[in-house]
Amino acid sequence: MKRVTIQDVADKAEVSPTAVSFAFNKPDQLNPDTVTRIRSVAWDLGYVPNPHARALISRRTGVIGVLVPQAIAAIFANPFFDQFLQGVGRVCDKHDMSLLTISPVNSSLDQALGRAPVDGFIIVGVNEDHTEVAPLRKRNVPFVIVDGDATASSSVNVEDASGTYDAAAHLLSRGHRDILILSLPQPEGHPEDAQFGVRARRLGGYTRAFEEYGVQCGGDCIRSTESSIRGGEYAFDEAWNSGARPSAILAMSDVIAIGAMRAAQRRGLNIPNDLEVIGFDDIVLSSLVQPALSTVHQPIIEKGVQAIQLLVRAIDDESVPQHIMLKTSLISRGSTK
Amino acid sequence: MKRVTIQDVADKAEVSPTAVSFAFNKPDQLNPDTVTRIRSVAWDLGYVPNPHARALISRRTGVIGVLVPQAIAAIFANPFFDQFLQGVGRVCDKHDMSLLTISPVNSSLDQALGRAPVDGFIIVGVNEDHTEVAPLRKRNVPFVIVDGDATASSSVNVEDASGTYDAAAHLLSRGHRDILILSLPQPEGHPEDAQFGVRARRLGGYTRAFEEYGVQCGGDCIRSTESSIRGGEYAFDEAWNSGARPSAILAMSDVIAIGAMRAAQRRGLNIPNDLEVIGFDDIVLSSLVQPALSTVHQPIIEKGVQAIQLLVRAIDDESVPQHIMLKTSLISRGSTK
DNA sequence: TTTATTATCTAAAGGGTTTCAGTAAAAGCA
DNA sequence: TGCTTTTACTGAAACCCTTTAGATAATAAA
Repeated sequence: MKRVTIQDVADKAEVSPTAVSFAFNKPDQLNPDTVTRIRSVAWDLGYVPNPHARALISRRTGVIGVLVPQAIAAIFANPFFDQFLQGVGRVCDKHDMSLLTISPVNSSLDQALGRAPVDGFIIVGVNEDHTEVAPLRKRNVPFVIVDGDATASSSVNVEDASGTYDAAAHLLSRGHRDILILSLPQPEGHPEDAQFGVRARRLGGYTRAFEEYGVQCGGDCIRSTESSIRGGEYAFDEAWNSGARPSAILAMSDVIAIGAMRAAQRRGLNIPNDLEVIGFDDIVLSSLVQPALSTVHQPIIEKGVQAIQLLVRAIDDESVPQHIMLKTSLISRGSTK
Repeated sequence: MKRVTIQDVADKAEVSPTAVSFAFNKPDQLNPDTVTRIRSVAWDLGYVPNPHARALISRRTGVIGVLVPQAIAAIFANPFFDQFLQGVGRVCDKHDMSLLTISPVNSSLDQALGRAPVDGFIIVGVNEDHTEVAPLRKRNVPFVIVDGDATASSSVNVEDASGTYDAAAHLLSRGHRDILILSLPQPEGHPEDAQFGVRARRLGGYTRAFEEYGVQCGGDCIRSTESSIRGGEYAFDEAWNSGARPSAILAMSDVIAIGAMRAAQRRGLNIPNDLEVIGFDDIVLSSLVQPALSTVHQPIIEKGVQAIQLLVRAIDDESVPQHIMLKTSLISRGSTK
């Protein structure tokens, strides 16, 4: 059982392969009758152009790659990414493109980027000058950086630092002095990212507020954990078990915050009376939990939309890199007083 | 700015293109020194094999296509699919494959399937004999049907009918006689699917229970709506506005159920005292809402895992089609008494 | 010394499509 | 009638890689 090729159609329709190609792609180059004949033969034979061959020459696949430095399963388990992809998907739908989720977990980032049959990448949470992203520019694959630093390529970011500053200031101004910070995990293996990236920027906002209010925060008050409900639960339990009795929590993501709330509630704490909690992201879930989570809103869907619009533009013409910065804002709900 | 090809590397390393290929793919065919030399030249030049050319000849891309008859944005907005993709992703991660989300919304299903550069498809919610799926078998692309009827190809399904039967029977046995059924939307445009597919099977379970309990249910008690929280809210409001005052709701998906609960609560109804609700799916969200949603559990992640395992097997060898049927079970939570 | 074997490398043949330059015939024009 | 233009179609090259079947030289075996 062999695949039907353009040659098979050409033979049966008694024309050249070129004519078959024209029949589909440039019908005005051919006699209308011939076009119909070729098309009908193609249909009978069940011919569909080989996407690889087509991509090889036309240099277009209609596929956008989204690369996140996490396992694929973890990506879809993360409400933030589900919403981000929703934004990306919206524009994909409009342009009739598909969306490839790529993970560099097993193979190296480099390999993952090289093997992917895509027209361009959206790279989330990795900086432009990352050792394995840089080679991308050597080839001719356009990409957009999201939640990471970039100058030579386009990027989309949100005001992480001012968002977290607002959150911390909100708690500090109302007298909280014993605040537990639940942080995103340290980007491992790439020390160059440690002082940049989302984690560092958000941390910067917290610490600036702490400094302004003259509040000391040794390493003790910061705990890094996986960005998931489980991660939040775990981190709170760990802190509690080692004697921490915070009056408030600042979490770098909503899922962490929700996990921490759960763990706290399980220990009989009342939120917000015994413990106030502020997250970051404003995922859909945050307004559905009990109590609803106060959080730093970032326009997640918009982030996705902007990223892919930038990318589509970069694919079409070779436009200048743009850097988009989206606003964040503190939203008060039930988890704060 | 041209892309670096295998020829460029060959020239610079003063070997044949074949040698370059061997250096990466079959290093034992070459002198170890040569391998290192070629690799280092390749690295300097920033060479990465063209994925399209590679796919064209090796007939492998390392990409799995997931096709759902919805817009991509809608897929990611649907917690069921997020969880399903999580299952699929788990196995993708293990095999170092990527996951392509394809939507037939603009182009035809046929076109979407034809253009996708994948090794195989997971097709959700469309039957094998669908007019535009059938051609797939003419080509040599393996696929697995999920939530749809199939005989010649592998499939993964859950016991939809017995699940919904249990749910309906649970309510009927406890005296409910005025039950509103909130259904998934009719698959449009393809009348052949109307009497099969998930919707029909789940409906079959409900109606069998209704018949057994001798309860009449005209078309009035069934409302079809989009599977989303909004869809559920809308459907409940519509029913209410046209005079319906059900004592219980059976929803074909959790998001619909959650939407209906919200709309009911907004009208001052107490759940479960004034209105009992049972959903279908058991998404993560269902145990987090207030009250927690009673529902028919289906193993969503497992569904994804099974589907891709079947597909991987079909890609590797040409194994016989298998049909997997997973169990469902009724879970009682706060939305029923 | 001759033959068989191994190590190392290469030429050439695809893989399926599109594009470019061109040909032959038909049509238009004077 | 002779010339140019248009129409309808084709051949060959290009896209870039992998693979198979050898070629060559060096080594081992007879």
